[in-house]
Amino acid sequence: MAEQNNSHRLRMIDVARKAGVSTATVGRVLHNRGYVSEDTRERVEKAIHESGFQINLVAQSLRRQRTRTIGHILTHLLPNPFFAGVEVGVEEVAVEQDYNVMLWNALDSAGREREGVEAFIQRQVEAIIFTTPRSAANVELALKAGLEVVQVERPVAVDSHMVLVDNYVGARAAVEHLLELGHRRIGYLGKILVGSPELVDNQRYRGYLDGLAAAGVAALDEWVLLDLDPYLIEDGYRGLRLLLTRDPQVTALLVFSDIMAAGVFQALYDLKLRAPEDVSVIGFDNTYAPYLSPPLTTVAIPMVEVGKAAAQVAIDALENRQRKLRYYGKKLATQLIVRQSTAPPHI
Amino acid sequence: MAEQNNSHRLRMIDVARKAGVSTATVGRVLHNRGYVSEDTRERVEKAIHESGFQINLVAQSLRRQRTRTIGHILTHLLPNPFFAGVEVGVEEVAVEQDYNVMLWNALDSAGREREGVEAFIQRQVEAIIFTTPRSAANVELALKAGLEVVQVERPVAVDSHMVLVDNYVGARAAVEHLLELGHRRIGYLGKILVGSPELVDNQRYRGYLDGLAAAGVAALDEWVLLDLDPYLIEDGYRGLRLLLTRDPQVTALLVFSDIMAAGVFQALYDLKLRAPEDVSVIGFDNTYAPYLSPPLTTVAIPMVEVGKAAAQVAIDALENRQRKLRYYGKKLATQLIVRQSTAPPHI
DNA sequence: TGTGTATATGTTATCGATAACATATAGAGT
DNA sequence: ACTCTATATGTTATCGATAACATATACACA
Repeated sequence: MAEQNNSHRLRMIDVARKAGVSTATVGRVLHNRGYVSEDTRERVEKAIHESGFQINLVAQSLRRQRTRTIGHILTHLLPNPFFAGVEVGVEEVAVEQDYNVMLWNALDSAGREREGVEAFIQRQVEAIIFTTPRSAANVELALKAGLEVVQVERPVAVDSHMVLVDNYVGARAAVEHLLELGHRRIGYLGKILVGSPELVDNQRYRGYLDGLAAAGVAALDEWVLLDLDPYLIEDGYRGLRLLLTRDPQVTALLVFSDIMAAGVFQALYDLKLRAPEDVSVIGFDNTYAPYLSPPLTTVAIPMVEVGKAAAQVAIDALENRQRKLRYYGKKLATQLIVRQSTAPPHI
Repeated sequence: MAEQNNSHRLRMIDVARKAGVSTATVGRVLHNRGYVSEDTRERVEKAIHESGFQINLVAQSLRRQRTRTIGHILTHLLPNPFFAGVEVGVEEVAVEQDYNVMLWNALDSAGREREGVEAFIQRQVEAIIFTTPRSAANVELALKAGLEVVQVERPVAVDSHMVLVDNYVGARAAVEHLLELGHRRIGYLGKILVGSPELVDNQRYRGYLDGLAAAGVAALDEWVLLDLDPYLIEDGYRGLRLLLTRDPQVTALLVFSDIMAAGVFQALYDLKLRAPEDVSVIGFDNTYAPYLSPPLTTVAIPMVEVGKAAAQVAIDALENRQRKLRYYGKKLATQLIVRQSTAPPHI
């Protein structure tokens, strides 16, 4: 009932006039700082509530030189739910602390990523979270603009905060689980990248190799496929069929992602084979795993926690800017979630 | 090499001084409007590029009274990929037209949704897209603030733009597909809500009923479960098992969502039954469908298109504000995607 | 020569909130 | 009575970009 005129939004000065005070006093009431008499405070609060006043954060941002806005640049919200998970975490922590989040899908393109960085700089975001960055130059562009930068999962530049995931340990845990069940002929479907062994892809593969080696099991070349697109279901499908022609005796499989594992399941389904009776399968990510048949044992990446950590790192850095802290680094643990796609080998 | 001082961001006036002109001239170059001599234009452009100047859109927004920002309030990015799909579409169209998107997860809570609306009003977003709105009061709050409002899929208030999906036709198409294959005993797993028959949930059920009726097939009560949580995999699992105890002769199933269908598949897997050999299954959404075993026949909701349409509706309204248009309404078609979970009944 | 117009550029008030500063009063302490 | 301080409130320059306005020159055409 109170207001009717949509087009005209109230300003602080309107509230001030209504309450018969100055904008400074309204500000003092709003931010609960400085001296305000009880009587005045009540009048101002009444004016605020009655008029439905909402402060203009654009003006506030300009004046305070703080937007309390975080930019989140991510590869693509579809189809891998990992990014949605991270975004949920980022937003939860940000909102808790009165920040808002702007989103940018980089669509796996460095050019598009760069546009995102520039848009965010122009919008005066205070920090950019890259999940995951694609080009070091883009990360550096953000740093040069004086923003706090957090690289998630797959850092491409050196000088920024980072939130990483312990993929190596996760992959090893998966292999160890299979070994404990009695498997010896364990395959691997995935990809390796040339370059740093620190890259996620390579870490998972190393975990697989080291896990086998530690148990004194040699990994045969024919058990391993390393040239697949790790987030394409078709490659999981093709991968399994290829692997079985190379060595039909493989009893278990570590697959780079849940998406690929879904492809593996489809291939098994076509072949009228069953997991875990005919072959045990472990995925990675815990995105599609709960929805597959059978529910897939997988190495869970704590997506939401990753997002929360990234936002908290960014905010911590922002709240302590004068201290000029070194870059934060954080590595989160993965967790093996045993469901129904793994069992002892059938002999 | 150019700049070194991170903490000090360049303003238009710095560029202006560097080029030996006024800010007005820099503005003219930047926005390519008004008269600028070729000579001056080049000097200014040089100054802009050399200094890496990025315009401050916070200041611009305040002055122009236009933020070119759209707020997107969605239920929850996880676990239903529908919301991520819509967001991708919203963002694509927005960015194309120089808007940016702020995201807010309402977490299925009306209170949280309201906080989102208020935060967005304070941030001076120009439009809010609700995917999907939860409380009419919140939608009205946004309208009262003079924002353009688009309700997606599940409108709760009357006076705003809407982007809907033709669930009824989709469900009917699914049933017709099953009938054509020769099925007569067709089950339904889902939920109905008291209230408007326009609600998504009820539309799908009505499509099922009408599809059967049009073919002269009576829907038996024991084929239908209507009290399940339509986005819980467990309810799909329970639903299938319950249905088979009620009538083991059911040969096909229309399931409210892909998530539920995933649960149905898990139940079948446990029972060592196969789709489509033992029972044909159709899902809804086309989110998890491509990843299940077998790939699930489903009624696709064009999520990305929905998001694009919503953003375009919002922007069209913003660009034509003086015309005071009536509210836009748009209904997008679903599409039956036939994969491998449907086949003629085995008799 | 004078007037008009296209071109080129500069000056300034403004968007809304706020921090710094200024002002004013009441009461405490000497 | 006088100074000091706590309390209470108002005034104003500022954040950076911009639109409206002002100014200035060059040239065309009468």
